[in-house]
Amino acid sequence: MPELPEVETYRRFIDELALHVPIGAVQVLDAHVLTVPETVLRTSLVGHHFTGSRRIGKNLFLLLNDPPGAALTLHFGMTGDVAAYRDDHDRPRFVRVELVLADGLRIGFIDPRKFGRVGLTADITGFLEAKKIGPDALDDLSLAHLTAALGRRKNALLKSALLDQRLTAGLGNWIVDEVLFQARLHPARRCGELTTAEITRLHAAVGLVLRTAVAAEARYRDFPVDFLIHAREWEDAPAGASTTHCPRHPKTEIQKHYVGGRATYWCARCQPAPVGWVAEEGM
DNA sequence: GTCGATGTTAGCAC
DNA sequence: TGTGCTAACATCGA
Repeated sequence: MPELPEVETYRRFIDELALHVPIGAVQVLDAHVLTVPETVLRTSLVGHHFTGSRRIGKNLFLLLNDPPGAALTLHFGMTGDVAAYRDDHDRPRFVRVELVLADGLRIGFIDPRKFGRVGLTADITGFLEAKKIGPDALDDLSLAHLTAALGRRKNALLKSALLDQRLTAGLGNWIVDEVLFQARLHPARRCGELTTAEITRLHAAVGLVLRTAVAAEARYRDFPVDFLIHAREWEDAPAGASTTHCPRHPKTEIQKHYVGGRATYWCARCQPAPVGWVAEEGM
């Protein structure tokens, strides 16, 4: 479930285990996830070590000691994960790339559906520019930027704009729904018609949701009971949370429709629909 | 066998 | 140029 909070959690996990430990070997179990040739990956990593890490949106960079500025790049796609283990027989299913550290610990890049990517960059700034990645939603999203960016996308659906990594990086499908619920804004609002007060609410909600999720290390079951996430399918809700009803309106069922082509959940009372909006059939 | 899925990107229509 | 929509990617698991 790798959106920003998961990637931040992976970053901290890898930081604790792998920084400054020489890399002894690289095992590629499925080259499909690589964006560089396997031989290049191996020669760039073996005998080197990581000196630090950075996360921008859903992209994770593990900085190499040499050459300066170079980094291993990780993107976790839809199903990526990280694990640490010591032996072949402890290797989880779906490990695609494995780093064997000099102390014997192995770091596995897990990805059942292989939408994730492992690569290298000589220059993180250039990498971000090439991919047009916007400011990080947790660390670097100012109200001024959000206001200007939404103003520029005046006809776009609010949900679609927030999912666009060029506008701000790190928000994924469930987080956008949660942010919109907390900000009490309908996902099909048009960006250009938001008021200053609404954008201010939205900005605060982005911070609230991301800080909460990172503090809980992205474990959904630990999120506050008044979070919409408990109404999504991966049920594991804390006691008192309703699966299908609004946390603030126990009698109101959560809506589920496609908005901008993505499964979207919201409360029709908290998040009033824009004039003229009609749900399409089928959910 | 069918369906949907947390992400990204390309191509097409308006 | 901006935007929405769809398909594709590869695969799992319900």
